[in-house]
Amino acid sequence: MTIRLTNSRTRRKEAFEPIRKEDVRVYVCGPTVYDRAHIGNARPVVVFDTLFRLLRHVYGADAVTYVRNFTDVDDKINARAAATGRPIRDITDETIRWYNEDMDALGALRPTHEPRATEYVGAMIAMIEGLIRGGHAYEAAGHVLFRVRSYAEYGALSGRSVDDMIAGARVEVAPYKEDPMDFVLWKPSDAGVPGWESPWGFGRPGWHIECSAMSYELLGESFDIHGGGLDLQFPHHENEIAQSCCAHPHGTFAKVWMHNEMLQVEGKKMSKSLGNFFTVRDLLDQGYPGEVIRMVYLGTHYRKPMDWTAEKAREAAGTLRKIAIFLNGDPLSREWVDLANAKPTAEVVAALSDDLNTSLALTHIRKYLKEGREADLVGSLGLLGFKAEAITERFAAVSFEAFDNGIVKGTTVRSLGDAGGEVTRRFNELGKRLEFLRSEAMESKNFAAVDAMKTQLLAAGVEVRMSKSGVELVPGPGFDAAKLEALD
RNA sequence: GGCGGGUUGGCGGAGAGGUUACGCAGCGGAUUGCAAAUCCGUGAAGACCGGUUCGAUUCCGGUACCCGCCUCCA
Repeated sequence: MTIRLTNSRTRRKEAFEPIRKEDVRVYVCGPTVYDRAHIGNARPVVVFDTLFRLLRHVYGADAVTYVRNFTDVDDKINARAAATGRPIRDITDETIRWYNEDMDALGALRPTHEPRATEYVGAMIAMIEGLIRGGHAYEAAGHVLFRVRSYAEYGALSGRSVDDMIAGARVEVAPYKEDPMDFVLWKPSDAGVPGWESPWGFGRPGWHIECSAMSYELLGESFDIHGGGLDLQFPHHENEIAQSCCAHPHGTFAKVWMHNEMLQVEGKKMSKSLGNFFTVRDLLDQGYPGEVIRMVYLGTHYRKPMDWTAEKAREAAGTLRKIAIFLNGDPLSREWVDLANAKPTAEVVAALSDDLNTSLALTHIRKYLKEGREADLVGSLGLLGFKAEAITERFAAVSFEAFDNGIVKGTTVRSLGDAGGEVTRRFNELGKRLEFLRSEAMESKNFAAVDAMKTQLLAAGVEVRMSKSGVELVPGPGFDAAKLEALD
């Protein structure tokens, strides 16, 4: 299976050939840790998690190294500390913990390494010294600046020329810069702002150098894939390339560059001022399971702008519910399959291998569901980052069934997942009562009591299904156990 | 001002130069105390203008519109 990926550097879809197939190396720019990750932050996490899973599938779990950094030195963090009076380390530690919790909920595997920038300041200083020695950087007014004109390829990734950008006149002008495009590698720190001793005095690194230093330390001067959001393409990635290639001229830095498109909310750019800004935690707290969020993300190809809408979340939840109900179906009614060893199908692997066509992969998933191909479904869901057990627990907590086939009368209670014994007991009780009322109504032709109870159950988010052979209660998307308890 | 991306049926969203995408919604039917669920069936598309071609929604060019980046941003 050949993996094909769109390489931002060449703007083409290319066959992916790792430098060493027993050691595939990926670097993705991670978050600046000063606040909860918003849903835009989560898109690259899910996109590159899917890539990580695909690479592990193709090359072997031990053959892939995935590095995603935490930027824990940044002026936004300093500002947050100043505003709250909290120590920086408290803020960054807490934010990292939150980040991992939230991304875990989305089914993202932890990267192989999650380096913190502050642990690599020494490596950054060493790299900057090398750049100065090579004539690619200079010290001025306590700052160290990268000399953009010293790197002829500058702008190649994002398709810009230095001259055009200066003409655009949207660059920070500073008197100490040789050229307006030059960017900061090191800057001085006052007291009260984090800093480290360096050959240029007490200071802190500029933003871009950390990724160059950490990717070099953990992956070497040449590695396979570098990813991130499209907004990072310029200037961040452009500057990374300039720094790394000038500091390590024998390396190629990243062979393939991948950028995910941005995320919108209900057709608009997500922003605090529009009131459509929310974090992953907000969605989880609102009752959107992580699986739903993940499925919404995977429904749009990573190189297209993605719109988060409530409607998409509703559809994804519906699909996951159907999967849960199917997987919880009567095991006696179908062939036994070895789910523990279920493997993704070739066509799902092929879809992902074609530049991560997750949308097509989900189409295949729906087909397996429709055709009842349990092993293919479970195996393929696994490659996409969905655990079958998690889906069944989340989407089909409890159901009750009573039946009367004319010969035998009885009840069946199915407890699915770990919804708790109390809810199960309650379902059993309510289901039996409904079945009783219904059988009476069938005689008397007066359905008032049945309808009243049904209305209450529906209000509690319970789907009521009545067929000739019985009734079934299934908790729906808006299931509310508290309302169920209040029901009499 | 510079750079990049997009425009597919009511909505979301893919593939393929000629053969059904798929899902949701709709419509018709089966089923149903009513309904839900389920099953069966079904209509509906490719912004606009040119070009290449026997044939393009799919390739090329242009126009329009939309979006993003260029400033912290994923």
